[in-house]
Order: sequence, then structure tokens, then C-alpha cells
Amino acid sequence: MKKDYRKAMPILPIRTVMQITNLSARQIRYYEEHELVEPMRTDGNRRLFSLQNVDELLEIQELLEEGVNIAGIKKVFALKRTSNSHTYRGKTISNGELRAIVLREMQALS
DNA sequence: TTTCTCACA
DNA sequence: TGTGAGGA
Repeated sequence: MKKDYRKAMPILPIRTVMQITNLSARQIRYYEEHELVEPMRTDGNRRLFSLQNVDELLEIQELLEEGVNIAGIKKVFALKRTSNSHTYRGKTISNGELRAIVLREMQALS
């Protein structure tokens, strides 16, 4: 938790991110449009990604493969930014459990 | 050379 | 999502 800032520092050009995620530049920019990732910008308007961004991109890939759409991914990500315990139907559950529930509900909708 | 935005036979 | 144009 002490060295997390390292994972947040914007240092990777889109080219590198493409190589480690196997995503096309088009896809990466598309996900940014939908606020799934928010890379930093250089003076010349070039995108700079952090290791955290890469992890987010990789998770987007997984969720997409699981059949979750952009809207669903936004919900899952929203959960990660909130506390670790939630109230669902009167019961207190963990972030992981809620995530599983959201995923199941998103599947049911599609 | 690489990346950016915009637009679509 | 791909691809090419035109610029930085």
C-alpha cells in the first residue's frame, strides 16, 4: 500500500500498452471514451498509461470475455472504488460477493 | 516515427 | 472495431 504510487505513475505510451494487453489502439481509445480508463496526457497530447491503467485494461478484457458490456464494466469498476463491504438485500456482503452478484445480474439482462 | 482526431465504400 | 486522411 506504500508503494502504490508507482503503479499510478503515467509512463507507458500506447504502443507499449498495446503490446502487453494485446488490445488495438482503437480499442484502448474506445474504452477511454467510455471512461473505463483515464490515461494522463503529455504536452503534445500523447496518452501516458500507468501500470494501474494496464491492470484496468486487462480486467476490461476479462469482463468482456465474460459477456459483460461497457455499462456492466462501469458498474463493476464503481464497486472497486467504494468500500469493501456493502448491504445487499439487508445483508452485509464483501466487495467480491457483490461483484459476483452484479455480474450474474448483468448476464441475466443480456 | 509515433500518436492524435475524425469520419466512413 | 478497422482503416485511412491530415496534422503535430
